[in-house]
Amino acid sequence: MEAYESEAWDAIGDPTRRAIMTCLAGQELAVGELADELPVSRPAVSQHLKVLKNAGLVAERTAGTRRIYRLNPAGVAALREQLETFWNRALTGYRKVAEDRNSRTRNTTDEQPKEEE
Amino acid sequence: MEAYESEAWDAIGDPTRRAIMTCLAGQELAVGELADELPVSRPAVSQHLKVLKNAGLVAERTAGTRRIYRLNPAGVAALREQLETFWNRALTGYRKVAEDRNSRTRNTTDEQPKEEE
DNA sequence: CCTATCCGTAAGTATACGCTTACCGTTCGT
DNA sequence: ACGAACGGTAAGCGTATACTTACGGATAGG
Repeated sequence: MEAYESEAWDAIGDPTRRAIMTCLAGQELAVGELADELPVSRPAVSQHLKVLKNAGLVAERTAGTRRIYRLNPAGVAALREQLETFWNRALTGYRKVAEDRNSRTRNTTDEQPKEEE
Repeated sequence: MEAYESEAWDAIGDPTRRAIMTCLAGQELAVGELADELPVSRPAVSQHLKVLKNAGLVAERTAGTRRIYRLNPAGVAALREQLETFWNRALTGYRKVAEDRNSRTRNTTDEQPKEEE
């Protein structure tokens, strides 16, 4: 999270927007189709798509009256790279902590990782 | 975003929490130290740390009156894996779209990826 | 031209959320 | 025992946000 004020990270902080991205990961979809798959109104989907588009995570094309949305791979790749950078940095920091803790008493709570799924 | 209702993804949707994680990626820190580095009050930091802890992204140990927080590598790794899975899936979907579009007329808007940093 | 479909956007609303100050329990040093 | 430092939590507050309905422009078919 180097760019911790990043629009894209803000964007995926919302569960409905993550759901939209999950739908689009499978295939491109029109707004109405997305709305059919989600428990929110179509205008809500439009608003979310606008956020995602502004964050560079999705792109659109028009087909008649329809707007077809798809993921923007570059945007998703950027997220991935940022998380990777962060992860590498965290590993370095973690090793440092482990070394420090080899030489002193500690009182540790909540050591167990909490699984996300 | 397979687990799109995931607490951890919700958690990092907030810029202050991302900032906290960035600080902790460098080294473990006490609450007060974190508060010194961020433009929010110490109780605000506590509240954010609680969210991060419940999401499995940080862990704590006590040292006297101090609570020292650090990143939880397992939690961060889980995010990374989920994003990786999502990315692979998106790539598959993207290839499918590219194939579909080779055989039909399209009208594309906003094709350019928007850089995050 | 008329009608239907699609979808962006405006406006409104409820509420979640991120912030603050205040309080109080815990720990430690004197 | 007392005071200082630390930090969790309660309570309050302002506002951003995610939702809704309504409106209207664009497109396409008859």
